[in-house]
Amino acid sequence: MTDHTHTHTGWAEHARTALKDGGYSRGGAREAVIEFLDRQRCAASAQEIHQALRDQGRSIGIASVYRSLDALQALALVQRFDAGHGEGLYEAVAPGGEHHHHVVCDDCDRILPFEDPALEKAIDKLADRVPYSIAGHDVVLHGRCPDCQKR
Amino acid sequence: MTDHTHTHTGWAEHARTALKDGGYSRGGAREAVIEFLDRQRCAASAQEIHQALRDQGRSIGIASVYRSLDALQALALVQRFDAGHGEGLYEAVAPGGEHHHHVVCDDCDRILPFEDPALEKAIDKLADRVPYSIAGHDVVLHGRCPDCQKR
DNA sequence: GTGAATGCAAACTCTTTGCATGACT
DNA sequence: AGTCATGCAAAGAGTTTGCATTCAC
Repeated sequence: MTDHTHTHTGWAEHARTALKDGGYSRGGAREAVIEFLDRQRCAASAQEIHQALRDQGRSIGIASVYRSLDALQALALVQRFDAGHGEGLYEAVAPGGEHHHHVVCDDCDRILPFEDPALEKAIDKLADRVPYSIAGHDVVLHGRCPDCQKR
Repeated sequence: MTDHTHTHTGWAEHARTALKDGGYSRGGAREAVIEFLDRQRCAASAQEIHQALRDQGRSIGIASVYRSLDALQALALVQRFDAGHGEGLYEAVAPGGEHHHHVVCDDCDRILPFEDPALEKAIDKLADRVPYSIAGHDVVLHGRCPDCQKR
């Protein structure tokens, strides 16, 4: 088995299939959002996605970006989280379920992803002890990035 | 030593002192926000605080609520985090630094706080391995609360 | 041809800012 | 008295909704 852990190889196909199975029909805007997210390493805001697609020459409405993200989120194909500046961030969820978390710089808002098995394990154990049925989780570390520390 | 772990006993005083030391002068709105947060078990949004204070008869501007929260946050007396619905949530930070995290119901937005030493330990270790200097962290678990599971 | 997806614009919500008034020291 | 906090109103930013049009099947 090849190592797909850190790429989205196959995610776009996975997403298209899941959408079809979910009763959605295809459209240009949603396809563009899927392709964007598939290329994207880490999280992006709806506004960023919108801007990137427009820069790319496609005239897409911001509403379609939000609606596409909503659909993808409803099928657990993307995960939404918040890093503290008022906008939601979205990123593709690997078919296998592997995921990472984020460190965000309080000064410049730069985001760095990280993985940590020990953290995942602690959260999994925790999930059993809580009265809610847990569907997911986010961990956000706040601090200052190397560049901002120099100032 | 008495167990103050789960109460804010003394937080209001602590906050007033820290503000004074920080060069802030006192005012009615900020005092009202402090008293509200001191009574509050868990997180509240600025809008909720504003509404509660108005219901209580005080005519306070929403801007003052935000400004009070900003001041308290600047002195690390309150912590702001985000649970996924577009509004920021604020809660008092115990003088000792103990803190908890949150499980949020994706259906009804109900929030439940929890503590978990193992989780804290995992995050502390992690903080050393990351190139940012870490100032804090949030963990949010998503799922469905007992009530919403019944439907 | 039918129903879903899209783009645009307007509406909404949360948050911030400007400014004149009022309160604290 | 002088400074800082406050309230209100207006401005900004992100997100959602209504509706006519276009596109997928």
